[in-house]
Amino acid sequence: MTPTEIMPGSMMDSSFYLQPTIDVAKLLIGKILVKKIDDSRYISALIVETEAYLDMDDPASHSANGVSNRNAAMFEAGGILYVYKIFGIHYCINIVTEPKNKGCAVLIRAAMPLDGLEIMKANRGIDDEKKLCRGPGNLARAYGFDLTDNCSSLLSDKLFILDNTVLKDELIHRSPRIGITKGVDLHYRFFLKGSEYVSYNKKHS
DNA sequence: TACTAGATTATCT
DNA sequence: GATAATCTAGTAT
Repeated sequence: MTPTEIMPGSMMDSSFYLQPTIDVAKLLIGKILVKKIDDSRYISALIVETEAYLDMDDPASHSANGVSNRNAAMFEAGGILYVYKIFGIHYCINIVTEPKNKGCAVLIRAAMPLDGLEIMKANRGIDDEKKLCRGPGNLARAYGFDLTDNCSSLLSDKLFILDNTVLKDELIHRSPRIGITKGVDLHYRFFLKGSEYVSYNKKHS
């Protein structure tokens, strides 16, 4: 099964992204992020780890202090990409959710590569499949995302999310978010239990 | 296996 | 001028 074979009718539409952010973060586990490179090549990977960042009431969210140049994409209507650079080195990929002016997004933290392995390996400079998209910075590099992809639509034929199978609830676990200093008591991280492709795999979670 | 340090820059105060 | 939703390599255990 490749994305091009299951593409018809299974691409997520705008209503999916307008749902509550935490719901979207959970529903994204098991879905496939597809980026088209050219007419015959594309990158795809099964999402195994996400984090929800909510509106002004979430102290860890970039939107906590209102609109700025950096986070403007978060305040657009759901269904676009919010890309930012962290520590001057890595890019992080978010999917904007909920209606316009809410300021919510879901961080894509890790995925299991399905197609375009050669492209990802070249982008990352490594060969280990399990590490290609493990961690938000690595995932962005494997896909070749950068600041020019900020605000890109997920409803285009070049970039979209495919529905896959519905995962059983017990396979999706949640935990505190990683790498933040505020809002650590909120369990807004979702991941596929036992997956070798999830970041922070210190034995188990 | 576990912890620490260093890289490096856009963005916001 | 300080900070940051990270990653990797290196050293210690």
